[in-house]
Amino acid sequence: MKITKIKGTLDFTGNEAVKYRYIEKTCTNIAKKFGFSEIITPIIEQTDCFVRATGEASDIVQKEMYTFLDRGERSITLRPEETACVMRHFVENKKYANPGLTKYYYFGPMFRYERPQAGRYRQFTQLGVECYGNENPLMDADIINMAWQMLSSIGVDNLKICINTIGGKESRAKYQVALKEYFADKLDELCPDCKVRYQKNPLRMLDCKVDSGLEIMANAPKIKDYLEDCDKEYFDTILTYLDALGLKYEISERMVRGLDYYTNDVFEIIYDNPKSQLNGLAVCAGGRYNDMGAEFDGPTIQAIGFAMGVERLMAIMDEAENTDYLEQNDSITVITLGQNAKLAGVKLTNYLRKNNLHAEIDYAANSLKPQFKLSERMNARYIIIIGEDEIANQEMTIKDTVLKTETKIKCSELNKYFNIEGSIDYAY
RNA sequence: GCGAAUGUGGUGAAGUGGUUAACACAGCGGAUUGUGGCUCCGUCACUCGUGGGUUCGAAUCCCAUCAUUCGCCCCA
Repeated sequence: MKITKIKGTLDFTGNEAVKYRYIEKTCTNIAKKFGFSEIITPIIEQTDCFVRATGEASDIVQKEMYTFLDRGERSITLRPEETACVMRHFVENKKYANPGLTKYYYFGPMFRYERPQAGRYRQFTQLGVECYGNENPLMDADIINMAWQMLSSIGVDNLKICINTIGGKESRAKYQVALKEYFADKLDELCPDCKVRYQKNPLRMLDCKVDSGLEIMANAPKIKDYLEDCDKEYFDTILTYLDALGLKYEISERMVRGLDYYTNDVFEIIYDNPKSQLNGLAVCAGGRYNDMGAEFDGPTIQAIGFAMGVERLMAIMDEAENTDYLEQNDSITVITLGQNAKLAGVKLTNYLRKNNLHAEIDYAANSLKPQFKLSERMNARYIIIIGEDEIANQEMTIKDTVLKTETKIKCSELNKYFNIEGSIDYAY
C-alpha cells in the first residue's frame, strides 16, 4: 500500500514554498509596522478552549474539529482557529492587567475536518492579528486598513471589503426577537436549512444562498433598525475613518458570520473576480468580539481581530500570474574540462560559496553538455568555464546569461566581478 | 454529512471487448560539438487507481472500494 498525504493536506516545494514564505514575510512585516508582535501558541489545546470560545452550537465545534483523547484521557483538539488560543493565553496569564493595548499577530497551521474543495483544506494556514484593549472605532478601521495593506503588498488584486454590524448584545437580542416574530408564520416557504437556523441562530438565515432571492427575505427586518444608538454611532464612526483612510467598502447588511463570538462590526475581504473559480471566496475575515473574555472566566475584554487564508492567497496569486515573490536567481555554475580543471573548479566553487554565493559544480560529468544541463536546471545566471587554457593562464571564462555577455578574466579579477572579498588562484 | 465528475508511464494525453497500450514533451544511454539548450540513433507502461465478477478474451462491460477534483452545508 502506497503511503500518500492525508486528505486535504498540501506539500509545498520549489516556488510554492517560496511563495508561502513570501506571504508570511511580507504580511508580518506590515503587522510589525502597525505595532503588532508575534504570538506563537501550541497547535493543540484543550477541547474546551474552542467549545467555549466558538460556541457549542457552531459548525466548527459540531462537526469540524480534530479531537482525540490523549493517553491521560484528556480531550485534545488540533486548533481550528487561533483567536480562541490567543484569548486563552491572554486570560490565563492575566495580561489584561497590563496597561495599554495588546497587539499580537500569528502565522501557522489550523485544522478543520471538512470536505476539501477549491481554496479549502483540512490543514491550512492562517495569518491573523488580535488586538485587545480599549475599543475605539479608529482601531477597527485601522485594522481593516492594515489587512488591506497586507493584501496590496503581496500584489493581490480584485478584492473588495465588505463590512456590517451585528450590534452589541442588546441590539442583537432585540433583533433576534424581531426576526423570529417575522418568520414565525413563514417557515413553510423556507429551505430546510433555514428552518434549522430559525431555531439555532436566526441571524444566519439572512445569508442563506437558497432563500436569498425570496421576497420574504428582502422584506425581513433589518439589523440597522434595531441597533442601540451607541452601536449605530460606533459603526458610523468606523465608516468615517475608513473613508478618511481612502478605503472603498461595501456595506453587506446580510453578512453575519458563522462564529458565535462576534459583536458589532464584522468584515470580510472577498475575491471579486467572476471569471474565477475562486470568485466570492473570503481571503480575510474578522470582526470585534468583546464577549469572548468572559467565556474564559476573565473580565470583559474588548477585542478585535482578523485572519487571512494563506493557501487562498497563494491560489489567487497563481491566477493573477503574479511572480513578484520569485527571488532573483544569481547563482553560478562552474563548468570544467579535464581533471586539472575539475580540481580547480572545486576550489573555485568553494571559494564562491564561502563568499555567500550560490555556486554548483557537476560532480560527475566531464563533457560539456551535461554540465550545461546542470546550469539550465539551476537556472543559473552565471556560467564559469575552466579548461586547460584557462588553467595555464590563471583565467576563467564567465558567461552572464542575463546580460548575454562572455568575458575572459584573470583569477585576480574575480573578486571585483562579484564584488566579494579575498582572491583565488588555481594552485593547490 | 449530502451531491456530481474523473482516475492510462514523470507530464499531457490516444485508445470503448481481440495480436508487442498510439503520439508528444520530459528522462536515460550514445553520436556530434571548448560553449550548451539544434540535429541524429537507441531506450523508457509484463500494464491501464485497487479488489472482485462477466467473457474464449477487458484499459475497454458490471459491482465494490480507494483517491483526486468540484459543488452544498460551513468557512480563511
